[in-house]
Amino acid sequence: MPYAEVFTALADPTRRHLFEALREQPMTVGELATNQPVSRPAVSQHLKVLESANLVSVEPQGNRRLYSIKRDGLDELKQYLESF
Amino acid sequence: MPYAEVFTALADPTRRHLFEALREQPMTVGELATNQPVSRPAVSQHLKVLESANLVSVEPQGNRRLYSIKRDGLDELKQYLESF
DNA sequence: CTTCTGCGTAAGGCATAACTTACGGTAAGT
DNA sequence: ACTTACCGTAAGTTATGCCTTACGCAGAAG
Repeated sequence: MPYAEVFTALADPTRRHLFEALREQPMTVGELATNQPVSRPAVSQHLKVLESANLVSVEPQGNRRLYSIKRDGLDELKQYLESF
Repeated sequence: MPYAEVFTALADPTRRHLFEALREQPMTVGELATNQPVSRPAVSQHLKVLESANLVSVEPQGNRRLYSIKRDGLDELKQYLESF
């Protein structure tokens, strides 16, 4: 049941904010952290959860890590909703 | 943001099981509790969360309370997913 | 009227999740 | 080469969520 991780990932408000921020454009961890009321390590931890839920993907660019939205997680969620 | 409550509601495995059980047919609290590894009060508390997320509805029938699936919560969730 | 059934709520314990600060490692800049 | 920037991870604290038992109330049953 992959959708389980998607639910728990998006159940947290901070993670939803991060996820929605990436809807605009891919961003680095630092950029994501500046618009959040939590520390940068906290953002890193949240991104890890989002990544394991197939909601975001990372692309290392030299020093930075560029995060972007990944559709797989949402697709799994949609598929689950279709069963109702 | 009504979808927020939907996420937190369906993030819990027990609540998902209850919700999926109601997919078959409307059931009372006692009936729902017999198929769950948790106590009946726990089921009541979970149903309360599901109800405030617009995922289930209740219809008191004399002594009992018959719970059934309510589509509103899922619709709000689907609508949220459409924004991506 | 008394008893039993079905259910919600309160209170408290306990596990987990989310946050912080501190640290280390790699790439970029000077 | 040294310093700075960017980020992940570890360790510890605090908050939150889920569970239990205990209790009380309304309707059904006798």
